[in-house]
This record gives sequence, structure tokens and C-alpha cells, in this order.
Amino acid sequence: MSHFIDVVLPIPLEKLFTYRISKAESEFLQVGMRVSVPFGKSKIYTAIVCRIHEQEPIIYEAKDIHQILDDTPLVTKHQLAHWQWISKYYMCTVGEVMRAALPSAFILESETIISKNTSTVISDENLKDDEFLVYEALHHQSSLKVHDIASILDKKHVLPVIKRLLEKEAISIQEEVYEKYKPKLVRYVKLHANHASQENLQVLLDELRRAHKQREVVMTLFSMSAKTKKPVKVSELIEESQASSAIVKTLIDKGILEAYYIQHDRVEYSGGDDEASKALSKPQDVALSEIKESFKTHDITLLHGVTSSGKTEIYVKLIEDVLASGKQVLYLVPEIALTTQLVNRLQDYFSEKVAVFHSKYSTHERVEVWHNIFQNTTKAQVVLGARSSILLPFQDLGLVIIDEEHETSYKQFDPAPRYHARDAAIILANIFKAKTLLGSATPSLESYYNAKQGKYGLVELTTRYNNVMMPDIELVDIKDKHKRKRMKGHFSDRLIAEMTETLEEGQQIILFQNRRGFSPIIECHTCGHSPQCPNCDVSLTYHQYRDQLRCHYCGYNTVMLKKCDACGGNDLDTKGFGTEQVEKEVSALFPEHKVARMDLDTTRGKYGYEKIITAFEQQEIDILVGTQMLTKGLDFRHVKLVGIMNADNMLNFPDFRAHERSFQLMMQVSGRAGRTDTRGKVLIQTYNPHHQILQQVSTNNFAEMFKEQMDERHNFKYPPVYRLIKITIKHKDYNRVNVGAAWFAKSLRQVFDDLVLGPEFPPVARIRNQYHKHILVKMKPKQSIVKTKEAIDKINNSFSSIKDFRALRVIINVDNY
DNA sequence: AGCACGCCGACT
DNA sequence: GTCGGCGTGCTC
Repeated sequence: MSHFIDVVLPIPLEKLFTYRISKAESEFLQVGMRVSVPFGKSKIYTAIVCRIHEQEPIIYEAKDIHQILDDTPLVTKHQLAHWQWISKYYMCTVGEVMRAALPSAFILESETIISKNTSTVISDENLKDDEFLVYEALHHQSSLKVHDIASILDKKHVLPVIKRLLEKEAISIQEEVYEKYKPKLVRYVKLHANHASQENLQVLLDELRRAHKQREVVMTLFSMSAKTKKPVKVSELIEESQASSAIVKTLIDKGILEAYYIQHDRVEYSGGDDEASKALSKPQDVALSEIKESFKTHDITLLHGVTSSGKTEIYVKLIEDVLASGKQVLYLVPEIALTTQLVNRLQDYFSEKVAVFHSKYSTHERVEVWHNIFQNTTKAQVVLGARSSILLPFQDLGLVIIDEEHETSYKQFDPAPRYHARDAAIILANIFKAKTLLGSATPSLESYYNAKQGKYGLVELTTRYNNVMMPDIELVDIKDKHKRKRMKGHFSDRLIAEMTETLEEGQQIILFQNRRGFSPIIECHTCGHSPQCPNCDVSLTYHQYRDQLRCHYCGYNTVMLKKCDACGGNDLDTKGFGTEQVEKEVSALFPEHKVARMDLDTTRGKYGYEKIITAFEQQEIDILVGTQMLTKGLDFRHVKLVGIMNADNMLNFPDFRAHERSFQLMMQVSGRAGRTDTRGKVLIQTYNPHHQILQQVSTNNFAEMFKEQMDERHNFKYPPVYRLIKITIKHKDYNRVNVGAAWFAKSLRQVFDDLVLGPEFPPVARIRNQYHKHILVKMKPKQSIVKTKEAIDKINNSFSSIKDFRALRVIINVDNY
């Protein structure tokens, strides 16, 4: 009887692949373990075992596996089920989900190692020039990688050379696979067993009478281990005894001390003791019991609590309950909210039980978190993470909290799997029969709709913590202000007056402008030309601090032009404005006050956010200018005034969710104002103060916004009433994109008729020299999701079997909002 | 996706 | 002539 395994490979191929294994291997292997397998001509890939069986494949000969990589499974069965769901629902392959789920250190890939064949001697004249160079290099170095050879020969295609050398038996090649994860080892030191007892120690100290330094080190070590009863790190010993590492080394060499290693986690919790969680206020307490009540009838509950209502404290209470029952908790936050602020707060309550999973973590750090969660250790009872943490190997999940549920950063856009973490988390919770709590001050229409439909439970919390009043929101008509010459740059007299007052009171200000850079368009006054990105169909944005023109799509940049490159005129004008310009104007208006800017450009690097946030918290900064980055779950105590520089550009954004988003964004930014006792003030500058969304923001009227927006969604057949699938056709050839997209849309129409929209070029049709065209498929409320996707799949398959279309990239994005 | 193979234009 | 471009087919 032969034995076989079906494995998932981390590549975008639909199928599972079958390999032959021995009987012994079949007894050892378990579903979820990693194996390395040969794939194609030479490559070795990492694969996950998902089925062990005895059915020999009929139409091909199964290869043998290369190696088993694990002693115990690395991936749980729950995960495999979850991967399956994601791949089906979001129309991608399981391999793509695997790629996204596993930290890269777990996915080993082979590298070809070239070494000299010692059993044969090749005379130089038998070798061509490039072959000789490689052969010669191998005299000096025992082995080379393909990449090394490419740099020796200075050309791209070196495989033919390697092939020729191989035929001449001058070299041999080998595929090597490396374990990428290296545990972090810390060196410890202890007295050698021979000296450990009391009397032996005395003898030893006598012996060392003349070596003062060494004697001191031994004494220090002795007192340190007596005091702490813990292993002593070499680094600590050196520090404590003021000795050099050479002295310690001498003692180790003499056999007096003994060095040993202990594996350390890179992600260490360092902090005080458990703090008892805060007592809840009355409204919080009511909400908490309502949530618990709701969980009895609904697995998913939406907590709609206004900004600053203290949702986090409620989460903490719920987490406490779940932890008491020994289950794990997943606490999802948008990427940007993963600041030290929230981490510290949770660690205050749950100390080392909190594991954080961050995109800025190194792959080694991710591996450690992965293991802790898999083994359900105390270190990973509460997992705080962004989008991708839904792919971690939970063992026994009891509760999923999705904070700032409306955040769009929960949706992955590129690359596949294009999943929505909120929706995938709900499925994950369902696999574990766990509860899900969605929280937001401005719920997404789809969640609120689900709640209103009775699909989710709904709990509302309408008062702020400590009864702080909701901020006073005022709309400023800048069209009128312009007419009456009451504007200084982009600042109305109202905004300046409020800012002056706030600064005099010693309070802080946040200014919001949803656009980075200095100004998004440069225009020549003479000919009207504005510089465009050479790779994308967008105007370049002017960034003053580096005197650069930059493309926000592809990163292209060039120095700012001195003259118009079309007509040579030197009267260049800037249009529109970004955070950088706001910052500059503020500095000019309030020269005595410290201004800082927070956007993508200033927060690069691992601690980019933290630096700015900490400085602002400690009131080293008076005025903070920023993009929507500032809206995410930050809690600043001394902000009294929030200014929204221009509300119109977000309202006019060409997207069916523009109004919903604008509402959410403005409510969230406003929520930063007045979090303690003084009532906050929000000024919204706009050309159109009568816009219904602005009216709803200023009166904090979520219900009306919901009703109005839902009417529109009903009328225009948009989510959450209808579902959407967006299909993007992409290629560098404009005509091919057009022809291909037209074919695709026509085929879709044959099945879905008028539910198909497009093909249409997006606002930016060309990005990185690739033309894009979108087709939108709408799904009726009762329409079968599975059947719709099957039909799309079928069309996609026919599409890619047409020769002319094969080169076109098709991207399918389910729930593309 | 990667990678090999095969065909074709453009230069040391 | 070879180098590197890209289209095509295949991967257990």
C-alpha cells in the first residue's frame, strides 16, 4: 500500500498537489505540518499537509517529498478550515492565503548552491571565458550561489553557463533549504558544578586571592544568584561587577564559571503588576450588561458608542470574563491604532498575557507570537493585532473584539487574499463558536444595517465618559469668507480666532487636512500645463520640504521644476493644498507655538508615530497638523480645538461611500476634541455648509445619516443592500485592456444582465505604466453568492484561455469596499 | 507565481 | 554571431 499526502503550496494555483510518502512518514506526519517538496524542474517549496491518504493519483506519477520540516503541526485544523473559507469567499487560492498567513520565516525556499566537482579535473582550455571565470572563482570559494555567479559574470542569464559547466562535470549543484528562524539565545553564567558547594567555594576564593578582579567577579555572581534565585545573564554580571568581558572569559576558560544559553522571546513584556480594571461608569455598566444579554441570542453584537464613551473599558471587562474561562481573545484594531497608548493600557490590566501582532514586527518576532498563540501559553491569552492577526493559530478562541469596526484598513486590497478582517474574523469566531463584538462610534452602514435587520445584536452608548459634553461643531462657510476677504491663506478668521483663544488657554489644537504634501497640482500660468507622473495618469504633488515633485501612486520623484517644461515659462502656480502647506501657514500665523505634522511622510520608520504622539501627549507640541492618521483611537487629553481645513474634497470623492466615509472621518476627528472636562470645539471649513452630511455631522445625527444613506443605497443598488464584486483588468497595453475588458463585461452581461457595470477606467487609469479598467458586478440581496462566484470563475477561465487575453491580469475583489 | 523553452530583434 | 526581450506551457 502506497501512502500519499495532499499539500497546499504558497503559490496562486488552485489545486492541491499530491506527493508520495513512505509508510513511516505516513505514520509520523499530521495534517498541518510543513514538508518541503520538489516542485517543477529544480525548485523546492514549503508546503502544508492537508490530507494524508492512500489514493494513488491516476494521470501522473507523484513525486517523493524532500523533507519533513516539523515534529508537530504548525497550522491548526481550524486555520485550514478558515483558509478554505477565505479562498472560496474572496475568490483566491488557498496558497495565497497560506502566503499571507505564515510569517515568512516559515516559508522556506531552496537556493541552488554551486560547488566544484572535486572528482574531475578540468583543464582551462576546455572552458569558455565565462565558464572559466566561474570555475576560477570556485578555487577561492568553496561554494557559490546563482546570484553570486550573476554578479561575477555581470549578466542576468547565467543558467546556461551553469548548465554547460554541469555537462562538463566541472561543477555540481545542490538545492539547499535554510531554516530562517533563529531563536534568540541569551548567554547565562553560573559557577561550575565543582565549585558550587559552600566549602569548595571557600577553596576557590582562596585560590583567587591574588587575582582580585576575578575574585570580585565570583563574589558578585555568588551574591547575585543568592539574592534573586534566578539565572544570571553574562551581561548583568559584567555590569554588576564592573568587570570586563575578558575577565569573565578567563574564568570560563579556567573552568571556574560555566556559560550556558537560554532561549529568549524577542517580544518581552516589561512592566509593572496587574492593575485591577477600572470600575465602570453607570452607562458603561448598562452597556456591558446589554452586551452580555445580547450575546445570549446573537453571536455578533455591535456596540455603537460615541467617541470618548469608554468602549475600551467595556472590552476589558469582557476580556476578563473570557480569560477566566481559559479561552483566548482576539482584539482587532486598525493598523494605525496599534500605538503604545493602547498596548500599554491593555498591559496595565492583563500584563504579560497580552501578545501584540504588528506589521512592523520582524519575521522572528512574528514567529514567536505564532508559537505562543499555537501553544496557548499565558503569553498569548489576549492577542492585540491588526488585519492579519485573524490568520494566527488560535487554539481556543472565546471572544473576538473588532474595534473601530468601520475602518477601511481592515480590508486588504493588494495582493490577494483580498479579505475583510472584520468579516473573516466573524467566520473565525464562528468556527470556534465564539462571540464577536464590533465596536465603533460611527459604525459602517453594513454593520449597522445588519444590526437593524436583527442579524447582529445592537447596544448603544450615547454618553461620553464622565459626562463630558460632545464637542460643539461649527461650520464655516469659506466661500463667503473668501468673498468678504476674511481668509488668511487657508485659514478663516473664525478658525484663527478660535486657535488664538485655545492657545492662550494653554490647550492643544489638531488640524485635519486629508491630503499630504504641499500642493497636489502645479500649474503653469502661461500655458496651463501641469507636470504629470511619467508612469501614472496623475499630476505630481509638490513636497516643499525636499523641493520635490512626487507621485503618490508609484513613488516617482523629481526635483521641483524651475520653469514649465512645456512652454519654458517661469510663472508656476500651486493649486490645492496639503498638510505640508497647512503646517507652513500655521507656523507663520503662530510663530511662538510649536507645530508638528503627522502624515505618511513624517511617520516612516518603526517608531515614527510614537515619537510624534508622545511629543503631542506631553504637550511639547501645541498644534498638530495631519491626515486621517490622527483619527485612529488616539486619546489626547488636552486637545480643545479641532479644525477641519476643507471638508469638500472628501465629500466630492468619486465613490459611493464618499458621504458615509466623510461622516465617519469628520465624526472621528471631532471626537479628538475635549476629552476631559472642558467642552471641545470643532470648526469645519467648507464651501458648501448646507451639504446634508455636514449638517448631520454638526448635529451628531448618526440616525439621520444612516437613514438617508440607506435610501440612496437602496435606490442605486449599492451595499449593504446589494453586494459588489469588482473585476479589474490590468496591462501595460491600453488597447488590449480595452478589448479584454469589453469581452469580459459582455460575457458577464450574458449571465447577470444589467447587474454588470462598466467596463470603466478608474479616475487614475494608468498606475506604474499599467492601464486599469474596472467592471462591477452587483448581487441582489437574495442572489446565491456561491453560484454567482462560480459563474464569474467560469467566465474568468474562458477569458484566460483566449490567447489574446492571457497576458492581461485579472484581479477579482469581492466586497471591494 | 516562477521557471524553462523557444523564437525574434539588436548590439558588444 | 550571442544577449536579453517576451509569449507559452507546466508544475504533483
